[in-house]
Amino acid sequence: MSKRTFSFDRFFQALGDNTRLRLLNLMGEQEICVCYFIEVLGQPQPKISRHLAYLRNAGIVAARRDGKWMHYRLVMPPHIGATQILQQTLNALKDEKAMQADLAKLVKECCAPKKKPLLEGAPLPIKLDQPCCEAC
Amino acid sequence: MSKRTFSFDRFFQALGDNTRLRLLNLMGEQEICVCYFIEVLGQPQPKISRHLAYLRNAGIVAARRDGKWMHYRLVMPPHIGATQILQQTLNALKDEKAMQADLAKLVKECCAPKKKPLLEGAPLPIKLDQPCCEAC
DNA sequence: TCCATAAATTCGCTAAAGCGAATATATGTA
DNA sequence: TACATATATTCGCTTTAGCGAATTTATGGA
Repeated sequence: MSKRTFSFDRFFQALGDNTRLRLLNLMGEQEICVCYFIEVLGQPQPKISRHLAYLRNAGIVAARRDGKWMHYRLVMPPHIGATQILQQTLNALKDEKAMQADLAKLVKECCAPKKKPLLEGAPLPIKLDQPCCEAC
Repeated sequence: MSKRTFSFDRFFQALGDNTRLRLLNLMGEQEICVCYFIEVLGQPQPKISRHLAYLRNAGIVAARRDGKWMHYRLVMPPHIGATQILQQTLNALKDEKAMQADLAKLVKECCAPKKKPLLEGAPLPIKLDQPCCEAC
């Protein structure tokens, strides 16, 4: 809970779970609303929330409230070496089939003309303050 | 036990423990005998052995028997992205005070004219088939 | 104020990690 | 063969991680 001082083993523990890696991969460069995580991963909302909390405590992501919605984004850890490792990790994940599929699903969901119920009215992912793709 | 197929989450789990990070750091470029791990880390032998087994199962280190002694060395994981991450990790560890201290202690122990009982007769670390430092 | 919705948290449980103590295995030597 | 040494493994225990189900909190709108 409290902001502990950085340690590599805790850092790697945070990366040592596939659900969390999928979340990090989805955040990539964009800030994303929780509801998209739920929809893309297809997992229960409390589970998603718990893993996001874990990443928040580990200092790897940050949250921003926007009305009812919470947006999450990557933040670089307070350690230069860890930052490089995290970036390289995100890069490596891009080569994974499953991770690519998640990203594809994210684009599909957020660009669909008729949104899924959960996503109706939800704010789109923010990529450098731009729409997340051409269709948006 | 069996050689499972590579996954990033298990890879990071293997890195998510300080004892294991210390072992990896000590291996650096050299192949090292278990007795040196015990001496340098100052931890019980079964604990060291268990963590080495963990790393072996994770495909990050390999063992070689040499008479009574077992030597461990790093091996790169069967995934190019993971290999890069591991190398970057080893690099980052070099900047850590505690890791530097371990390495200093290793050099001190293996170059001491009068060896600790446990180390007496033990084969020196092998760094590219060379002695581990000028004194050796 | 009351309700609906998005997200976070709590609870009870199961599984896995990590540990010290004890024991087993493998090798070399007398 | 018997023993000593280096290392690995097993056992029993405690702690921690992860999960589904239920509940709570925060916000916006009627």
